[in-house]
Amino acid sequence: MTKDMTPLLGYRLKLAQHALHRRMEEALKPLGLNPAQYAVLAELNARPDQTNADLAERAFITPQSMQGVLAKLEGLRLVERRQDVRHGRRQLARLTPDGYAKAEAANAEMMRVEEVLEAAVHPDTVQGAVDLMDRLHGAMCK
Amino acid sequence: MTKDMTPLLGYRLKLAQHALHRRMEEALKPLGLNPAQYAVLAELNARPDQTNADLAERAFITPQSMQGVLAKLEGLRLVERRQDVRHGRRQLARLTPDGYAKAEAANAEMMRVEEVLEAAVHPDTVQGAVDLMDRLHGAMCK
DNA sequence: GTGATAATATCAGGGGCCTGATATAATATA
DNA sequence: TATATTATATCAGGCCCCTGATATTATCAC
Repeated sequence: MTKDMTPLLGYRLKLAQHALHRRMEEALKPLGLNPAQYAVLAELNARPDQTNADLAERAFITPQSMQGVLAKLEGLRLVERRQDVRHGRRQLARLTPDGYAKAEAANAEMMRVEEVLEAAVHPDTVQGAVDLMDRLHGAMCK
Repeated sequence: MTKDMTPLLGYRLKLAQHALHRRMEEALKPLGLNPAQYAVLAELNARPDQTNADLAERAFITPQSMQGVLAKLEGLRLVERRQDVRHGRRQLARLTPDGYAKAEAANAEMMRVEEVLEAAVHPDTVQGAVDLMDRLHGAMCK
């Protein structure tokens, strides 16, 4: 008979991320956003005028999926897309004033979640935890 | 302007789990399984005769979602469900012989992934990494 | 310059998980 | 016993992300 999976590291990693995702969803719900939408707003806040393809790559989803996210955010008037003047195909996305306000509000909520997460690393250090995550990520990507 | 999110622990946690999930998907693909289906087979291998509700709770998905997973596994003749003789509503799921063989094969693949993951914790210990994940999980569930 | 290749956006369809609603059987309670 | 509550299964519809396919524009190779 196969051994019980619950003590395994991969299982715990999944559990922790799942709980984080739920927590983020709950925190963003009052703002009318989901984690993917928040990620786009935060990214455009940090680096305006990115293409759909750029945003998809940074968010680790396909351009087709990001297309849907951007279309939704455009419909909510949080993001606007304008033709790149020097490129007939590219459309550069940026935050509207409403989008900027929403991004700031959402970021405050996400920072609160991050603080709770970082507090839980004790007695490890945040840097130690970050390094560990990076090693796990690297091992799974090789 | 909002700070860049990439150095944050939550972001790294998401990345690591995402990579693990992809790795599991790839390893299971030749067997015709996805991670959710594997989780059910492994669970039924460890503890046969569970209800849809039991399995859903252990897998952290809704009974409605598990219903779809079980229906699929039944269609593949990897799982069978029988009426609980002492309970008119419950249906107890168990592995078929094919399901058992598939569970064993999948488990071997998953163990290989787990080994790669655990090797990456160095210079930390596996137990230290597991404990960290548990603390992060606990902090996100409170 | 012309044709091949790559980049970009976007449509169509599918899979997995979700919420809401419903039906049925077991269990608790009056 | 009769009724209310709980547990279980399951249908319907929606959201998010996926793959595949297509159109259009840039860019590269010759």
